Amino acid sequence: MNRRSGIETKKKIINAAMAVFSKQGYAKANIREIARTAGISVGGVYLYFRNKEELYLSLIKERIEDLVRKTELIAEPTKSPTKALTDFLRLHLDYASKHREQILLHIREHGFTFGMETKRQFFRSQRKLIERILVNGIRAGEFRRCDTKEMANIIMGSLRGIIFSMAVETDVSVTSKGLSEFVFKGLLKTGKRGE
Amino acid sequence: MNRRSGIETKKKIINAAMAVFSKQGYAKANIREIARTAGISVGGVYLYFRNKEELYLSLIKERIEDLVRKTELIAEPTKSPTKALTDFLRLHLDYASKHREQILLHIREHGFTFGMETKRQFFRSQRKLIERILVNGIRAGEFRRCDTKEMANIIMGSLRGIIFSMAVETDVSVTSKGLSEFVFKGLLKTGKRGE
Amino acid sequence: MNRRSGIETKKKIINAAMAVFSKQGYAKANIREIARTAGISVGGVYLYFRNKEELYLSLIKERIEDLVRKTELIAEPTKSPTKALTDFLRLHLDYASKHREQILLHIREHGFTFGMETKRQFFRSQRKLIERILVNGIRAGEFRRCDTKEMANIIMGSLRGIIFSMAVETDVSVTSKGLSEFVFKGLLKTGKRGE
Amino acid sequence: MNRRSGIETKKKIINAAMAVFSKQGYAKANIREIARTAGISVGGVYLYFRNKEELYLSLIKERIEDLVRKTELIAEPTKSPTKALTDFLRLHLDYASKHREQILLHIREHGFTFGMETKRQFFRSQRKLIERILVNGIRAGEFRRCDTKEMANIIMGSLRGIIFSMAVETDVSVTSKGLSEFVFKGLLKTGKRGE
DNA sequence: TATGAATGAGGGTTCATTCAT
DNA sequence: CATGAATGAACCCTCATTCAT
Repeated sequence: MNRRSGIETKKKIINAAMAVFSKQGYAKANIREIARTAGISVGGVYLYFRNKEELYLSLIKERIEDLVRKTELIAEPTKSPTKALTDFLRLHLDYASKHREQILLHIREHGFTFGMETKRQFFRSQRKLIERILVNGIRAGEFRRCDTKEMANIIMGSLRGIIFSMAVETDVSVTSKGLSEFVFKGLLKTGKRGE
Repeated sequence: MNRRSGIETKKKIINAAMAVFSKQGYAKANIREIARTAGISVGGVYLYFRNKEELYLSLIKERIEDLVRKTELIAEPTKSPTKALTDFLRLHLDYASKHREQILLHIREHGFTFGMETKRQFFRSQRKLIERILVNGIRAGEFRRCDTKEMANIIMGSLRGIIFSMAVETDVSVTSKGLSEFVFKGLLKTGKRGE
Repeated sequence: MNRRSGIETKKKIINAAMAVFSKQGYAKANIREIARTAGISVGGVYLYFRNKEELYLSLIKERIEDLVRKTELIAEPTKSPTKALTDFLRLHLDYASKHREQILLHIREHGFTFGMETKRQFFRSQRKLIERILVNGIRAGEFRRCDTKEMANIIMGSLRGIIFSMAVETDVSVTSKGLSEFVFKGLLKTGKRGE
Repeated sequence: MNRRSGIETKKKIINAAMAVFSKQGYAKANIREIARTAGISVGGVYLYFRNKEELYLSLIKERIEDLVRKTELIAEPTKSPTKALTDFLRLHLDYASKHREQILLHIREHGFTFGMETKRQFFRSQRKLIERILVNGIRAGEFRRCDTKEMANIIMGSLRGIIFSMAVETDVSVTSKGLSEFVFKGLLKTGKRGE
């Protein structure tokens, strides 16, 4: 077989692994089933990945790197901070709904299995990105003054939890418009605000 | 060896199980280690729990029921909705910081292993509770008009994600005051609000 | 408790053990169930029997010795051989129907677990007893000439198998009259016999 | 590693299992020993049999079906009943001496473990077959009148018990000639028969 | 005597990984 | 490159036996 088929086989394995890992979790997932799902032999998996752990890590990394690249385009300085944050939220929600499996796997093993550092860095980078937008927004007079570090934690946490809920529970749905409105305006009626 | 010591042994097992499950997840956790951590023999575990699954479920249920009881006291009709929601958020954050292990375990296996229904119901009940507060708040003129169902999803999701982040990552901290302020007022400066 | 109650406890254990062993076989039977059936504690069993094996052996021996004693009364020289053999067959069939559990246990573990020698000796003694009757019968002109050792094997084997069948299968029944007639006269019509 | 060697491995397992099961009985037999006896690894056994029970059942069925096929050829209507029964007895005795292990296993777990129905049916079919021969024999005037159902029980039981004795005890031997003579003529001298 | 909690060796089974083909 | 039979460590669970009370 030529190189082309090799790459395709590897892709088949990755897709199968994503399906199986996200359904069963890392520990319970088994190579036999991944191989069967991919339509190849057990030994075949080991031609492309040294072991189960490496296969798992490659999934995690590949998708995360893709998402990171996309988010980095969002926070460009020329954009209005409100627009940047809106785009950021929408990007994440869209990505999540497009890659539900990935989200499930992600959440499921977060911080537990290996690959911890990769994931930790991802969230750190996202929080930093939000913080940058917040700082810009306050400086520009768009956002109210606040502890930007804590607020970044809150916003990233909220996003994460909402995505989590939507992935795990089928009866939860949140639109990016609804979320943005909440993030910007909060719950209170304008008149009630003392500030 | 008398009944007294039996109860104590059971407690030791529960504590050990909580530690091991939350660190390793259900599938990777192993009874030998739980027994060793509890300072008893393997067989001893099976005197108190029929099997691994039952041990796991008993952990989940016990704590959830405790928390549910506490949240139900919060939404009493006589309270102002703003106060009720503030209390609700604080209760969850406090609970989470007091029971980090429990949170980890909870999140980790959410919706994946058995005990799904128990957890699902828990979140459903919490969302309903928030929605009730929101409806009251809008009727009382305290909160702005919104899709209460979606907003409940957002708030519960946010809370969940923030607790998640704090449990998983050590460098994330959110105060209940900061969170309340965000939830009520959002990001925007008052003057900027068109409404 | 006094000696009396000790003896009664021991009897309760033996009865319980007989029930459990015969239902489950030696290996699968478990002491917990025997204790529960006997209405005492696990530790209690060990006050009367050193271990599972000893408990099992005592069952085997007790009943076998009882039966051996009874069969020895049957072959007294003054009896006609035909009568002696008839009585012998009836005694065994009666005993078997009265102690079905014992038979099941007996068969089940025959020659496999320990206690082999006890059982082997029992069957050897029974075969010898039959052979003695046969020799007497031939000498007395009642039985036809034959290889008495082989014939004893055949008769003892037949008896054993019939008892076996009746114990194991519920739809097999053999009367001692029917069996005797078969043993004495065989299948062929008289007229057909060349001898 | 090719299909050929797979079949051979399966055979090795079957032989090993037969040896171990018949020596130790189902409950006490252990897969590790079966694997060792077969010269393969523990996991290897599970490539060919789903579990211990299936392995056991496959042993039981395979041999029984073979024997049933052979006995069915014996009772053909054209044969004289005396000849048919003689052949039937010889077939069983020959088979037993050729497959002592199988007999031991067979007897040992008869009616206790699973596979009960298979075995029960086997004996029922054999009794029916004998009864058919008996009916023919009486109709043909070769056999004396008797309760054919009971007589079939007796003959099948006798055969079973004799085979049992020979398998279990080493000092018991019965020739098929001796057994036939006993079955046809019984013990009594011709002259003594009143009939 | 009697209890029953505790022990730990051992059994059935799974599955990541290897390797001869 | 590809296969899949084979391996064996490790898992969950059971149960005969002990011993503090």
